[in-house]
Amino acid sequence: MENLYEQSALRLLQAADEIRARLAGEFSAVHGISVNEFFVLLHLERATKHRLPRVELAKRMHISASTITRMAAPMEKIGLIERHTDERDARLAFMVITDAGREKLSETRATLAKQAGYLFDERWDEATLNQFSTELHRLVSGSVSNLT
Amino acid sequence: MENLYEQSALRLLQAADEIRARLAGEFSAVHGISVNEFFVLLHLERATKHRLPRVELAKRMHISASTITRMAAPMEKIGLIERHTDERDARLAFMVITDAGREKLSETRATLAKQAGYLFDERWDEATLNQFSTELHRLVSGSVSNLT
DNA sequence: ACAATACGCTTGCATGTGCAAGCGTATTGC
DNA sequence: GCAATACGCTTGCACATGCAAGCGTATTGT
Repeated sequence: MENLYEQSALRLLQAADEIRARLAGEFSAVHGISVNEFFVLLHLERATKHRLPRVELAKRMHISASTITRMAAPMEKIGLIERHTDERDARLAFMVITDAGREKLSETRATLAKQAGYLFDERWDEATLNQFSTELHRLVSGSVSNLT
Repeated sequence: MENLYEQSALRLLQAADEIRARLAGEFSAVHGISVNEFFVLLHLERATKHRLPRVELAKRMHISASTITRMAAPMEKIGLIERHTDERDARLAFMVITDAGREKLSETRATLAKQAGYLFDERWDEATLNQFSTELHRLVSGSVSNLT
């Protein structure tokens, strides 16, 4: 591997794949939601007034607006989110996280923390992890998808 | 964000999403292949004898065997890989990278290095990137998917 | 004011993917 | 040696996703 940029990018993609695969299994088995549904809840909770227009959420998640539309239906059905309209602009269909959605999010985040713990704790000490997190933050801080 | 494990995992996933989205666009536009096809070529080139059984490749890429089967057909059609059989075990269908596949891989890796350069160079100095890469290596080193 | 444009959302279609079943080939156990 | 089992691959089905077109609503330009 001759190029440090290439090497780092590949390792980053692989590490993320590993984590995502683990989480997909755990989230599905334990909480009955997908990783993307988890991210929907997370984005909504952190948004102003705990709500976002569909298009804005799509941008933050790097997915298309049609996917958001299609994800919203079942999540509304099981009560994790609600659909609100805007008084000023009838085009907007806000997605709002419900109390049940917050509860689900909280449980799922605990699973995430546990799984991440397994992965990180046995490999890095706290100082390393702190630095790693800070470095990652520089990568995502300018992004619309930044959650942290 | 109260949990450092959670925070790091989220940032890692987001950073990977960003990079993958960029690469998907570039790879498709410039080289006419998907990110997953790129990874197929990469795994094959690094494998012993530049070939792998479908099941083994599936494991390394965290995707199902059926997906491998379906990705193989068009890649054979455009000559990036070939299908070889095993003399000893007729069940095995090796995927082998061709010279054309190596050429495509080489061009695509250059694009990867360039894109990763844009991302990393303006944010980190070389020492930081080196450390980051080393830390990531600890995360993926035990994994079947490890390429680096 | 009103036509033209832009925007947000949804839907039809095409594609990518996983799961489970099926098929053919090796390996194991008796 | 042969039946039972395991393994590798493919295929049918279901589901997720992106793109482009369409619909209704706001905004802009004249």
